[in-house]
Amino acid sequence: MARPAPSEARAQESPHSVSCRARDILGRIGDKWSLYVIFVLGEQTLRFTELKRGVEGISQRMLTVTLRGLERDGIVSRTVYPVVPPRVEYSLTPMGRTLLDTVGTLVRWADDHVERIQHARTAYDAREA
Amino acid sequence: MARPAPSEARAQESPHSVSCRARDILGRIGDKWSLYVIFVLGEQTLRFTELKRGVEGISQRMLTVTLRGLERDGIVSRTVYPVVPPRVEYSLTPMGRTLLDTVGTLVRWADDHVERIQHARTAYDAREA
DNA sequence: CGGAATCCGATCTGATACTG
DNA sequence: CAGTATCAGATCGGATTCCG
Repeated sequence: MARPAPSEARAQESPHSVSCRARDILGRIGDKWSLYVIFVLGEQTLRFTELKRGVEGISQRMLTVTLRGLERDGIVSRTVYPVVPPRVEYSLTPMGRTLLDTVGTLVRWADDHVERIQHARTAYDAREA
Repeated sequence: MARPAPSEARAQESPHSVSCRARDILGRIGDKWSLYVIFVLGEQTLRFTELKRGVEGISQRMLTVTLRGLERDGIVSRTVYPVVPPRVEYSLTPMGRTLLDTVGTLVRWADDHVERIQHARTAYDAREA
């Protein structure tokens, strides 16, 4: 398993350059629903419907799409049990679990700053009007 | 300055619930370009054009839109100097700076996992085809 | 239960042109 | 320099329907 030499090289050529492929990945994991799904999943293993209940406000379509994307990127693993009715379980892969701390921090940041940001928005909008 | 009691309450009712307003905020800061702009800005103060050069691949329009959003949310501050030609400087607000560690970690994670994710995608697509 | 497929309005985004 | 305005193509995302 090639563990590529991390951000050392990048850090030397330019202090803050990001490859366009990294941007692509940021787009995926930065997605509102992806963050939310990773956060809710945590260390657990959940079925589709359980996830849907956990990720409040997500539509079935978006949950499907989001999970497919995360699975494709190797962040979420999907296990299908060949029974009737179908049983499908989702959990984070080891790689996905390495995101957990950061995502948790981000989600908690958002939650902790709801009021201040709401306030900032109101102030900004008032200034514009 | 009201420093609202953080995630304690939330953590007790349900282990992983996120308010819909927090989701809204996640949507903003999780945005690919927002993350990127925050990352590039860092502790610096940069002009519009400098930012545009730093955030590789962003269009002028998206930089404008992104900055407006971040400014509205109180994450970025915008200073206009009434000179000709115009001079506008952007920097993170104190609140924005509290995001820096997390955003940096996320961006570096993406950068460090480009290869593995690319590989996972190829494997996934091959399985499907 | 866990989707896939389709439709369709809403939103996003790049390109281009113009401006104080 | 630092935008705004506008338009057209692309994408998103919810609602609905159907299926093994």
